[in-house]
Amino acid sequence: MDRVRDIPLFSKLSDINLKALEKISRFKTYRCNEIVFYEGDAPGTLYVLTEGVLKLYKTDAKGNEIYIHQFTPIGLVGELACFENMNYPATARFITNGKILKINFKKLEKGFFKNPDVCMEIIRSLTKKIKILSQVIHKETILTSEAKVAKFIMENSELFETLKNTQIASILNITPETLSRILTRFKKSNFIIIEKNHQVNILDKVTLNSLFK
Amino acid sequence: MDRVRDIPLFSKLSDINLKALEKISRFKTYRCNEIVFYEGDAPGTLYVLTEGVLKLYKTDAKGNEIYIHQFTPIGLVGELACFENMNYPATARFITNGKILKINFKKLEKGFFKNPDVCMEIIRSLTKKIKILSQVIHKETILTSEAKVAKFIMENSELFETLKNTQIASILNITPETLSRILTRFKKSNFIIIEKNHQVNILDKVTLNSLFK
DNA sequence: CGTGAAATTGACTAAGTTCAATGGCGGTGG
DNA sequence: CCACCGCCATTGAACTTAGTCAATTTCACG
Repeated sequence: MDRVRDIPLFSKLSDINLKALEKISRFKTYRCNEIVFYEGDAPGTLYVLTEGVLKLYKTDAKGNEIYIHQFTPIGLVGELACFENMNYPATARFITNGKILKINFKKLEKGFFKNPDVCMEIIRSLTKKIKILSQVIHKETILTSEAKVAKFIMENSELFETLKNTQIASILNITPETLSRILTRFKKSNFIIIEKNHQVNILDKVTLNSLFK
Repeated sequence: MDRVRDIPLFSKLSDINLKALEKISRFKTYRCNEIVFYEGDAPGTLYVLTEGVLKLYKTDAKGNEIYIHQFTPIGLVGELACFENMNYPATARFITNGKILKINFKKLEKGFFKNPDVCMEIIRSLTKKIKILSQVIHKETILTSEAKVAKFIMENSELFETLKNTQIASILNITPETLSRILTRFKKSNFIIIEKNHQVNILDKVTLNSLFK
C-alpha cells in the first residue's frame, strides 16, 4: 500500500484531487517501538495507518502506560487533536514495523471537506473512535479487575494462546500479579482450564458472563 | 426555540429540506429528573437538546451513577448509538426542565447526509464528543481523587460558590467524604481558603497545578 | 430558635498495587 | 547431557487509595 488512492477514505476522490492530496502528504515507515507522536504534542498532522500495529496509550503520574487502544490498518489517527486544535491526548507508538501516511491537516481541511464522500468516511471513522473511547470508559470506570479478566477471556479467548500474561495484563491495565491471582481463582472455581500451550478452555460460560454483564 | 430551523445543525438547509425534517422529527418537553433514554436501550432516535441541562451517566455494579457529562443547549445526543447501531452506552436524565427534538435517525440518514454543511456540523459535534470522552478517560484513569479536586478548583473555581460539596463530589465521581477530606488537607496546607459563602480563594496556584499536570 | 440537610471526622473495609522471594521452564553453551 | 541464565509466573505480606458506615457537628432557612 504505497498509494493514496488505495486508502478507502480517499478512494472516491477524482484523479485531480488525488494528485492534490499527494502534494500535501507523504508516507513514512517506522520501526517497531518508534513513536509517532507524544501525549502533549502540538497538532497539525493527520495520520492514516496503512501498515503495522500502532499502540495508543496515556502515561500516568507514576510513568505507567495506560492502554487505550491498538490500531490496525486502515485507520485514521489523530483526528481529535486536528479537529479540535488541541494537543494530542495520548502517545502513539508502533509495536511492529509499520507505515503511515502523514497529511497536513490545515491544507486537507481547506481542500477536501466539501466532498460528501470524504465527509461520510470521516464521520464513520469518528464514530468508530467514539465507540472505542466509550468502551475504554466502560472498561476503566465500571469493570472491576475480575470483570475485565472475565470479559477478556470470553471475548478474546483466541488471543490468550498468543499473548503472555504480562501482555494481557498491560492491555487490561492491571498488574501481572493481579491477573495471576484472578486466573488462579478462576481455575480453582473451575470456570476455566489453562492448557499447557496457554490456551484457555472455558468451562462455565454462564458464570463468567455474569461477572461483567 | 420551537422550530427546526433555529437549530444550527440544520440552519443551512433549504426550506424544502426543513419541511422534510419536520416530518421525521418532533419536539418533546421533559420535567426535571425525567429520563430520555437508559443505558442499554435500543438505538434509532437522534436527540437534539434545545432547552435545559441533560446529565449523561453510567451505572456501576453497585448502582452508583458514574458521571460522564452534562449537556447544555444546543447539542446532539445519542449519535454513537445511532451511527454504530449499538445500544445507548449511558443513561440521559434531565436535571432541569427541558426540551428535546427527537429525530428518526434512519430517515434522517437517507435524506440529509448528502448535504456537506450538515456533514460538517455532524463532524464538529462528533469531535466535540470525542474531546469530552477523552477528558473523561483522563479524569477517571489518570487522575487521583486529589488531582481531580485540584483540577476542578483551578478550572472551575466560579462553580464552587454555586454548587454544594455533594454535587461537586458527584461530578468528580468521588464520595462527599473523600472530597471533604481532600479540601481539609488543602486548607491545612494553605493551598486554598474557603470563604463563608463557599467561594474558593486559591492561595497557591503553583502547587495546586502541579498536582494534576 | 428548631429542624433537616449537608459537612466533617474516625474507624473500618475492600480492591488493587508494590515489593520481595521463590519456582518453573526454555534456550544456550560448555 | 546438564548446568546455568534470564524471563515469566506465582505467592505472600505490607501498603495505598478510596469507599463505607456511623456518630457528630455545622449550617441554612423557615
